Amino acid sequence: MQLNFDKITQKWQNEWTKKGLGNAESIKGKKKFYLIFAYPGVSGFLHVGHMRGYTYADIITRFKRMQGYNVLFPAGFHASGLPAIAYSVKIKKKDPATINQLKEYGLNDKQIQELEDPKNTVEFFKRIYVEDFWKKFGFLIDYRRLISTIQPEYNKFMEWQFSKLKEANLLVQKPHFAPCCPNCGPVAIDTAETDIAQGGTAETINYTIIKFKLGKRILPAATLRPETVYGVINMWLNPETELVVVKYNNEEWILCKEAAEKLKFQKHNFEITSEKIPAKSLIGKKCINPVNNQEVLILPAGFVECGIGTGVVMSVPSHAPYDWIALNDLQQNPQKIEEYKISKDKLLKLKPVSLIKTPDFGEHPAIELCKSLGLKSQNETEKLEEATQIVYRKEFHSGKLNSLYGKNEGVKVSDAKDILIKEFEQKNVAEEMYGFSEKVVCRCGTEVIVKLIPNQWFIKYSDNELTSKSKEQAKKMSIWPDQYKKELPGILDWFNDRACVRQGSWLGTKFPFDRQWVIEPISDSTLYPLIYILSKYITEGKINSENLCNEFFDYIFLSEGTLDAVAKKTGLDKKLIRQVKNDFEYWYPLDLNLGGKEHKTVHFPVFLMNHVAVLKTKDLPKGIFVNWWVVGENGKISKSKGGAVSLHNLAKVFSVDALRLYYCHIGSAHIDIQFDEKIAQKYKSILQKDYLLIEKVVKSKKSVKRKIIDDWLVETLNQKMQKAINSIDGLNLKKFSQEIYYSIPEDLNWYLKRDGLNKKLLLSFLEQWTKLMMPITPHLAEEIWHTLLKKKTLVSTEQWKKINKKTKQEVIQTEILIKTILSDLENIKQLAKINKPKKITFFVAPAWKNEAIKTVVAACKDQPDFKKAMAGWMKNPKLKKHADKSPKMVKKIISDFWKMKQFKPIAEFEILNKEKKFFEKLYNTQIEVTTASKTKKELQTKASSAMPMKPAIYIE
RNA sequence: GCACGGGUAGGGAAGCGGUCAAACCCGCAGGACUCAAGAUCCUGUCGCUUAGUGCGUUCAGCGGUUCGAAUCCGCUCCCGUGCACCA
Repeated sequence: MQLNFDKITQKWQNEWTKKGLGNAESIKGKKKFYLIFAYPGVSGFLHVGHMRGYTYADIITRFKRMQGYNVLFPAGFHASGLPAIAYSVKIKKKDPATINQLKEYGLNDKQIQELEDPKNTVEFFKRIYVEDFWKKFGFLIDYRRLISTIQPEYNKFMEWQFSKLKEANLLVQKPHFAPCCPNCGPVAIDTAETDIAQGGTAETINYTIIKFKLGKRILPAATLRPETVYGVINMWLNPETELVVVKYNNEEWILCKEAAEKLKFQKHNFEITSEKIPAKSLIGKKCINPVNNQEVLILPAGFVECGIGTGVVMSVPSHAPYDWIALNDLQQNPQKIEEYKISKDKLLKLKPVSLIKTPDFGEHPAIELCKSLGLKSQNETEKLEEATQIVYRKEFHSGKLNSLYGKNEGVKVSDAKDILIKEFEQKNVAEEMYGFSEKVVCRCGTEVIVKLIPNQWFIKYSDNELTSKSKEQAKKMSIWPDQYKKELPGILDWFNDRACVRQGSWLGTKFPFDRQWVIEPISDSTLYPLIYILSKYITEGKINSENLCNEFFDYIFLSEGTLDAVAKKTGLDKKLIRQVKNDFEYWYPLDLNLGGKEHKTVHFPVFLMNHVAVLKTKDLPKGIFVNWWVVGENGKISKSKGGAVSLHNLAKVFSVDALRLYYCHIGSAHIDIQFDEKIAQKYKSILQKDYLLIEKVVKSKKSVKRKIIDDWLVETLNQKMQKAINSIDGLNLKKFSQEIYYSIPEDLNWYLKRDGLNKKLLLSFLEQWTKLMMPITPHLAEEIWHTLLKKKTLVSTEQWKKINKKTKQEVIQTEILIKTILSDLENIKQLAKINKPKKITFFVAPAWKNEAIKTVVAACKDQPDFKKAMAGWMKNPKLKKHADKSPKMVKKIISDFWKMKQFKPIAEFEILNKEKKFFEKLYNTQIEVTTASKTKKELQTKASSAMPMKPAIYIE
């Protein structure tokens, strides 16, 4: 019979919802477990990747419930920031992929149009996440506690958090450079291009401007390698461009117009005048290198682009491939500069100056490399870029400054850069400039620039005390995987101050100390486990934003202030306030925060640090679980790229339980997995098979008691279940699922094969097994529990009873013996091509071989040692007469020393005699069991190969 | 640039100092069942060898630590990931 997964999934989900299984209340004295997952940004349909982590969360909480914990498993929505806005923009622009997805989901044009308002988008997806994803996957979330980061109550909560940070002196103001559209304000640059039309992969580049003197004016050259300024032998300008004059403080700069427009946003008192100068007119003139006061000739070069840097380039041919190629080009073709009236002599006199010693190169790395790569023309940009990279990297890592640097001689380039920049800035010959590695265009079509924000607010994550306290807490926490636990302290050290507010029309909480700013989405989602404590009361209407104020939060979360004062200020009933406070004290600290690997360097560190900054030590979080992704063939699956609605279909086709099992079993939680439908299908059939197996057992009418195999079943299953429990206790879901869905049914099948059929025993075993299936495949487990085992309760609310049994090793050994013999028999049958044996003889190893193993192991003590083993053998009177066999046997035992150490002899002869019937029935033939020593001469050799736990076998 | 991770059978993936030729899943091959296909079950799947065995070679490469290393350390070669106003 085919199981109707769809039907049972719905049936049990309805049942759980009806009974409110996810709802959590504090219960005095009962042990608790509080888990959250990093809530999703509200910006589109969820996909198989999101569901992976959420599913782990549900599995863990279900298991904890079974272990008798009172579990709080809430969820919320991260609505602040850009995503919802970006989504609405897509609707407005009628983006076909987005519209189609929504149509496919069943929305009509009017409903789609409503999503042009980001607030509606948030509401729309909130409902979808709950109804179509979380509930459909069987999650027992406390749905009364749902809250989003743009609700007014959350805003109040944020205001409190930031007031706490301010009190702790962790909010600071300083200048900041950030991407910005001159039209629309601040923009985000990210690879998904949520906020921009082009340039998602752009990186911010920090140039240094060196101010070359051109008469009374300044020719500002932008460079990434200010340390090479000592080796400048000429300047480059693109002769086709027109330069502008800029008044900046008391100076006058000459540079490209484009560059000036950009710099305007980064400098104060930066005024572009109407005076224009054709670049051509400067070529052939000389300017002065401000660092060493040498004269430098200005030359023409086609590779100079106005969009990059200032459009003025300093030339260091010894260390820059572009410069060398361009210079070489001119020197070989002096006629090119005839029109500029530069003497050929002067041009040819220009010689590269070497500055940096690098082990892998000679005096002029750029020249060497250009020659070896066969570079000739300025147009070979790709190769030139590559060469530039190579020289830069080599010199940066292994290069040292030479004698031209005077007191800085011998300094490593990697260190020299910062030292020299500082020196130059002090002498007022250098300035900073920011740019992008590629063109970035805003959604409005304007080019994005880097803008100076003079008074940006930061959260001071660099604070020493905060960092060290956070590291201390991290040390105490349980963190999965281990690797991340090791990484985290380093990340906390490295984590720098973070700009925590922005200006612009983004969703989020207004910054309480300056309402023009909006709190940025990473900073507003660090303490949210706290809000779930009261979100229930918010949903129920007992608390609303007007009741909330800093004093309230202080009282609840920090035990500051008095009940009376808080009641007066908030207008809330004292009983209610006390209840919220009790809830907090009951549920806190948070036991586990679960999130994807993308959170490793951003969310988790700030989550921890904000807790440390605000809460008392006893309330700090206790655990972090990081799960990796489900990737498509081309890497990460993203919400925006569709494929999300299909998750419904996946659940329908493969069943939710199979997907849940898939997530657990396909690999550890801490590797990326590639979704494979074929394999998902297999998991469905595994579940089907397990169901049928149980059905078969339950429906069998007979009941037989067979001590030997009954004992084994009890033993082995207890062992397996204990192993499974241990696995999930350590949050090793892969191992857990393997025990439950593969190993245990295998044992059950073996029991049946061995003619075990003790109904009472089986039923109690099935009961235990079904309980253990509940966390991963809850729908199937309920169905088995109810339909096959005829239970009236819900397995989701069952408790796990600890098994306190000592294992009887002998029972296990017996079955290992039988299994060994069976597989040997099959082997022999195949190799000897005997289909229907007439008679089978088992030769059990003689007792002295047991003695031999014991003696050898004892003689060796803790390490295999041939000499000691031989000596031990000879000392044992029982073994002396078998001395002729000693070398071979000792060698064998030694080679298997660690296995043999575990060896415990069992009564093989008696056991096999008892089990004769089993083999006789299986092979339909006569079985004889004998000892190896008591046999006919012609079989002696065969019989003598018998070893303990491995009888010799003869088939006729 | 900064910081991490990984290279294990045809593919995926466990193992993270001795019980490892390596769980488990997929694929492939053979067999059973079946009119047939599918499903299911059994067997095999590094090489040679064999009536159940034995031997050899192995966990990217090279060195080291150890009685003992896929597992720890160092170097080399590949591959991948995260990085702050994106969440």
